[in-house]
Amino acid sequence: MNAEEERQAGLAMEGDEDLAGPPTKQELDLNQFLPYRLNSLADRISQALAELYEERYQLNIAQWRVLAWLSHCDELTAKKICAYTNMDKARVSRAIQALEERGLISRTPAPEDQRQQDLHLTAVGRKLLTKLIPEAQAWEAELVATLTAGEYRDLLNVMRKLERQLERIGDKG
Amino acid sequence: MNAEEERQAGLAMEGDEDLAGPPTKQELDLNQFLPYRLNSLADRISQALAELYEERYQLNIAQWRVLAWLSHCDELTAKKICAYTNMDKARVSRAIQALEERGLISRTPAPEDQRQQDLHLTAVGRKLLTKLIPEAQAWEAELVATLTAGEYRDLLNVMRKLERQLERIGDKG
DNA sequence: GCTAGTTAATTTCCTGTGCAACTAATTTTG
DNA sequence: CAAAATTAGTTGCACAGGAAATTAACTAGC
Repeated sequence: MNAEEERQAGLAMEGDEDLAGPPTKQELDLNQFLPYRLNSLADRISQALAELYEERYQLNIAQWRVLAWLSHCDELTAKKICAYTNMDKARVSRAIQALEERGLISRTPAPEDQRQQDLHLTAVGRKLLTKLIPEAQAWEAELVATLTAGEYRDLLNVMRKLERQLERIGDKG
Repeated sequence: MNAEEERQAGLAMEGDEDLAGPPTKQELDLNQFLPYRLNSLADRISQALAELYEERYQLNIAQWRVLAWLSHCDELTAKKICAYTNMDKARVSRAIQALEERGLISRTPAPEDQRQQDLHLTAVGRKLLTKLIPEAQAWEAELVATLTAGEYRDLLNVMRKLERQLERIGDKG
C-alpha cells in the first residue's frame, strides 16, 4: 500500500507498522461509497473548524450558526433559525440560552406575538463576530486554496444537484 | 424569495407564511460558506441513509461501517477499523460489542498478540450484508443519478483535493 | 528476569442532542 | 365568547459518542 492508497483508505497514522493490507475481497468498499466519503470529509472539515470556535471563543457549532445567522439578518426568531439551519428547535433553544447568558445576544418578546422572541446581537456579540468571521473565512479560503475557480463553482453546482435529488428521495419521507 | 432561493436557504417547511425575508445585511452568509454547506449536505445524506440501516436492520452508522469493512477484508482488528474509518476507539469498541451480541460478527483473541482480537463476519452477518449492501448501493445510485459521469468523477477529485488540503491545514494539528 | 514503558481494547464520566411531553400565547371553531 | 386546536419555545429523558482513566498483554532496558 503506497502513500496515496493509504491516504485514500483514510489512514492518517504516524508510527504504524502492522496496518498492512489493503482490502482484498469484493463486497462494499466504503471508500468508494459517496455517502461515507462525503460524510467523512464534512466531519473532518467541521471538526477542524469547530476547534476555531471552541478553543478560542468557547462556541459550539450550534451557537456559531446562530451567531452567523444573526450577523446576517439582525432580527430573527428561534423558529426562523430552525428553518434556515435545519437544526432541532431544542438545540437552537439551548444555543440561544447560552449565548444570552454570555451576553452575546439579547432577546425580547415580539410585540406582535408574545410567544416568539426577537433576537439581536449585542455590542459584545457583534464585536466577537468582527474577529471570528474573518478568521473563519480565512480558514475556508485556505481550505479551498487548491481548487480552481471552475472546480469550486462545479462543486457547488454538484452539491446543489445532490440536495435537490435528496429531497426527491427519502430525506424525511 | 422564490422556491429556488428558498431551497438554497435551507428552508424545507411546508405550510409556512411568515418566514419571509432573505438575509439583507452583509456579514457571514452560512449558505455561501463551504464548511457549513458541505456539512449540511453530508448530514442529510447520512441521516437519510441511516434510516435504511436503522429502521430495517437496527444498525447504527458505526455498526454499519464495521460491517462494511468486514465485508471487505474479513479479518480485522478494532484498531485497524479505527484507522480506516477515523472513528474513536470507544465508538468502534461499542459497535463491535453490539454486533457480537447480535451474532453478526465473532471475535477471537489474535494468536500472535492476545491483546487484539480478530474480527470475522458470522454466517448470519454475511447473510445480512448480502441483503443490505445492494440496498445501500441502490440508494447511492439513486442519489447520484442526476450527475453525469464527469460530474461524479470531478466531485471525487475535488473531495480528494480537499482531504489533502485538510491534512496540510489544521486537521488534528 | 524484573521493572518501566507501550499498546489494544474496555469502561467511566460527561456533554450535546434528538424526541416527546410540556407551558404559554394565539388562532380557529362552534 | 368559550373550548379546541395550533404554534413558539422550553424542559425531561435517554442515548450516542468523545476524552481520559483503566485493564490486560506485550516489549525494551538494565
